[in-house]
Amino acid sequence: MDRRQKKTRRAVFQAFTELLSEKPYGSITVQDIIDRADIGRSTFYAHFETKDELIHQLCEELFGHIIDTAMDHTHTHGRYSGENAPVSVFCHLLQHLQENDNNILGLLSCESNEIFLRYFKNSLNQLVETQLPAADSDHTPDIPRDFIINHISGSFVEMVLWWMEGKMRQTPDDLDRFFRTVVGPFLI
Amino acid sequence: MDRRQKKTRRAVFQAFTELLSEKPYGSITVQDIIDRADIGRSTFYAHFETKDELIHQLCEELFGHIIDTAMDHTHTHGRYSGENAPVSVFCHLLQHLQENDNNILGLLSCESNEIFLRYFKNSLNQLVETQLPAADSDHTPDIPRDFIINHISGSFVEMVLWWMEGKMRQTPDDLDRFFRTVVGPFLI
DNA sequence: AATTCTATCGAACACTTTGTTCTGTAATTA
DNA sequence: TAATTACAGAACAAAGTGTTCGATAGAATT
Repeated sequence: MDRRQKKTRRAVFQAFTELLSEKPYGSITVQDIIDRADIGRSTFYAHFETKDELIHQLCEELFGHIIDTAMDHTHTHGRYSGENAPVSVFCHLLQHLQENDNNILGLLSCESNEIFLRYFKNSLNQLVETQLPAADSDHTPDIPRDFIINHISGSFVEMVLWWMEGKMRQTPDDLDRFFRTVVGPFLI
Repeated sequence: MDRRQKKTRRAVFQAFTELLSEKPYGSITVQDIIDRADIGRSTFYAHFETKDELIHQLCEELFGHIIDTAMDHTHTHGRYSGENAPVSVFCHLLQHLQENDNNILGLLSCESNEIFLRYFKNSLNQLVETQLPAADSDHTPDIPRDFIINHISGSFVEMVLWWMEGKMRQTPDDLDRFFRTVVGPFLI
């Protein structure tokens, strides 16, 4: 990929995430973005068909990366396995979010976070899928597997949102304990 | 309130909900709304400062009503009380959603549902608050009460979304059973 | 080094949307 | 009946959209 393309792409992503922390998605215009990124109008449209595609590509980059990281952790440390797990993949994920490499939490907490949340949750579904025992356990008689997956990843997302709204006063370890308490029975 | 005002207001809400089922919130223009509602441009702005205020007022009406209904049910039938509850307030709420008085489910499932979801969840928080035992139970040692409330209402919302995405193949009774299984321990 | 691609710039463009302001008209209220 | 209030419809400036074009600079190829 051409250096110039990368540079433009980085500038747009940077400008866009900055703007997202300042005002809601709906009121961010292409004009705002190209002003902030300091690129030409035609250049923007050469890269992105529309504003929606921009946020789409941004999500792919951000969440693709964090889920890859979590998957790696699973392969290294094995599946979530109750109390004696060294560091659960969920705790690891929380730590990663807290370190805030790409300001992901900032994006989740911005006004128009629904797009990010959807990506986040879809990514988590993949992760949870790998964490769940193959067959339905005794804990979930007659309950569809995908309901459980949805419940677990949904609970994780809700927890993260709750965490952020409360100024992130808890440690990832605290949250991991909370999370084990409410959904643990379905993971083990 | 003037008849004419009510009529205009109804027409706008109707047009707006119709449009929401056809395309995402972001691409609905004031022009679309006034064309569909067949009102003058100045009339719209006499009622609503902006499009955001319109959706705000619509949410107030819709979710205010369903939560009032659920609260009534609680006062009549008592709190959620495990297996021997006649019809849990959550089951009752699901039935109400299914009957679809004001096409609430249609709004939740539309592309730009995040605004409705937020209202829905906030309303549920109030409801869950009344359902939860006053003190933390043995099931939730050292876990903040508002975490539990958030977890429960979040799980309910996620369940409803899962229900809709799967074409609502389950009955409210099924869902109520699923719901009891995953969050029941914290409600009883 | 010279040449060919290719990304960007910047300006211009027709078009849509926005929110405001105006006048005349019809419905409601006193 | 008279005064008030809500609406329709038109016009308006301002801002945003998405496209096109020729010029310029950087990258790649020979």
